[in-house]
Amino acid sequence: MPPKPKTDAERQQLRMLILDAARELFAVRGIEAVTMREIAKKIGYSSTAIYLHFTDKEALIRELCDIDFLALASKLHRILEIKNPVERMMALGQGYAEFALTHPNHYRIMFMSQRPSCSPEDSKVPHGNAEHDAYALLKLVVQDVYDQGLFIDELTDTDLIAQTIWAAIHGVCSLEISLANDVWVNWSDISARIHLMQQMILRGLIKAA
Amino acid sequence: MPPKPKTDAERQQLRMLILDAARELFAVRGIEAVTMREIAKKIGYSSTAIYLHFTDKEALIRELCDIDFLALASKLHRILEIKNPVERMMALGQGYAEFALTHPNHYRIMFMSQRPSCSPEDSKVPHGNAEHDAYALLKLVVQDVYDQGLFIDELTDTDLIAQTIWAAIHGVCSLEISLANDVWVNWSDISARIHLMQQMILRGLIKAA
DNA sequence: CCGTTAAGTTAACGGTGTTAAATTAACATT
DNA sequence: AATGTTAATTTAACACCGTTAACTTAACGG
Repeated sequence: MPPKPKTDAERQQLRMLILDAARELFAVRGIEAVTMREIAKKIGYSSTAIYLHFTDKEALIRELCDIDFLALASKLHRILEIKNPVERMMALGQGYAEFALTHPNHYRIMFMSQRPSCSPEDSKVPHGNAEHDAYALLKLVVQDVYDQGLFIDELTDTDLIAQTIWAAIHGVCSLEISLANDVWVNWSDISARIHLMQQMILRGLIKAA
Repeated sequence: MPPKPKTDAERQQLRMLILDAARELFAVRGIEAVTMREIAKKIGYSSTAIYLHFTDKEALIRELCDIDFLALASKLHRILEIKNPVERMMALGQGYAEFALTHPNHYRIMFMSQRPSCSPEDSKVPHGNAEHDAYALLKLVVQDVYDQGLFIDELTDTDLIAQTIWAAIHGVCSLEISLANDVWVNWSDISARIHLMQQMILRGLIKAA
């Protein structure tokens, strides 16, 4: 009803309203199942109004994704308080898994679907900064362990190490998210699976004490 | 054009024609991007003809999925020729990864998307049979290693072990499939990542020689 | 007070999965 | 041989999707 030149703050507020509504719907029912019309109805606008603030559904999703990446990095950043480098590395895995399993639908969007490879500059997440980039944080933590000579001697590529640790934890989480309801497999308790994976990382990569 | 009471063989043949067309399109462009009309056009039928053989798109996908599950199990079954149980376990991981990376779009459907939890009886894949059920095969292989006392002593739950090994390999593969094109991460070579994961499994779960 | 313009809505387009109705052709029966 | 039945298939249509074009509304600057 009220068309008026809006201030930037007002526009930003509406953007947030849309993002919040979309986030909630996505989180509950998954990304593909939610329609633009639904998001709009939830906030009392027509569906086309969304297009005044986001170029398309993909852009809306990507923006939500960026926010989630920042939230993840922010949550994980706290583990830097832990001084022991190996303990800290384990805490990082634990925190990551918690995030994944607490927000499975977000996690699915973030790490389980092929995004159309957005170029790094059009993302709002600062690249390489450990405070806002979870992968950079992981590399930092891995590098610390490496610098103290705690990895077994064959391991010299910290990128490779980081990616393997990531894959290990991601494997547990993504399998849980995708197939937890699958009756095919007699699933062990998820926390036991995470714990064993952590032990495997420890024994598999770290020198024996 | 030709309506005639078809024999069961003819009907089965058309089913296969549909399945093959769908498989090829799915494999190339991914599951969501392919439409029923497209599949139909590829085989020279109208789209609605498909519905005479499959109740809906989901059923078509699920049937393809079942075929892929059998193909995977069949491929992996050969590793039973390897006599050394640990070597065999490693070969299983390697074969699994090969399958995943050779058929990424199939793998995505099989293990990276929440299927509407089909009950076990309406799947064509025989449950628990190592020849046709890849998870059963994995459990068998793990059990053999366990029976020979080769896992570290803390490990007693073979389901948990199997699921952790699965998660480890799945983590590498699914991350590759979803994010290989992501410029965010400076990805190491995929075969190096698989190899390190295998080493981690070995060192992490198997008793030192 | 009126034009301009931003914000928003309604109507519409092309596309999707899917269903209902109509069509076609082979068979069985009279 | 003509007819009715029935299975296989197609055409037409529905409801819904993301998205765009055209239109409406209301606030502001001159």
